[in-house]
Amino acid sequence: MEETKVDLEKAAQTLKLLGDKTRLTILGLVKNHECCVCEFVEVLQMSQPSISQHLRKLRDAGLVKEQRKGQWIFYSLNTSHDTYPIIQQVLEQIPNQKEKLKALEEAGLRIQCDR
Amino acid sequence: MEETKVDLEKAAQTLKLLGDKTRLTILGLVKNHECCVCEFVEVLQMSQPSISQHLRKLRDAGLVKEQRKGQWIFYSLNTSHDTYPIIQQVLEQIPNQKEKLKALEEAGLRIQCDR
DNA sequence: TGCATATATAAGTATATGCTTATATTATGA
DNA sequence: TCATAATATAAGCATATACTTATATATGCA
Repeated sequence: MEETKVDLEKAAQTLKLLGDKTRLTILGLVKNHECCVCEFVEVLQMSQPSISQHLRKLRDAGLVKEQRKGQWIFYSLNTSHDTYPIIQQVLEQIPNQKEKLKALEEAGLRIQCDR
Repeated sequence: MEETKVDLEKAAQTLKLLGDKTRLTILGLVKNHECCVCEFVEVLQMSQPSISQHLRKLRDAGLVKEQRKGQWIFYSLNTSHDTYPIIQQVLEQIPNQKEKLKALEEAGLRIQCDR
């Protein structure tokens, strides 16, 4: 009668990664569509190495997948991760980050990498 | 048409606190009923100061409420916290911690403070 | 009043975290 | 094949975190 639960230790590990404004925003962005590193840099206004390091943590934990497309590397949410149900629920409770990308585009600010 | 969302910064702050095995277990315990410090010590098998310090973080952030009852101080979930929706969702995804308390009792292991 | 119990706080310490700057890697295109 | 763009990695550093041990505070009871 119980739905499947996420192991508490794994849950804590994932929540620790979600417990950072930068990473939470990144996940909010890839919730909708895959993004390349330069987009995160642009939206979050942070240095490229800093973004890369956050992405590495998320990837090492398996929360996001990466896929190279030529010059760019695109990140997307790994929906088959054990703790995905938690991530999904959390992301539903925070404001949609898609707006941030849209706002950028509408302001005519070109995203560094030409997509 | 949007449900109320939790501010991303506040969400991250709460998730950081949830991102620790000890604190996540504590919240899982107080989800059902209020608990006193000695119960956490017993269930988690950690030192009393360590537990107290975790509880202080949770209380400072407003995630739990404390209520003194004579010699004991009982902690309970603060269901009116801004980020409560997140906590609630997360706790639904992890195994019920109530079992741990039950197991203790059934094993005949007395909880330190007499309730 | 004085001792025991429950809890909090303080100080110290080892490790983790998140940035920075500098440099390496990989792919594109002239 | 060389320059440039996109990204990753490394090293260094300041700050945060989660314990430990020692001590303080508050309540209950003889």
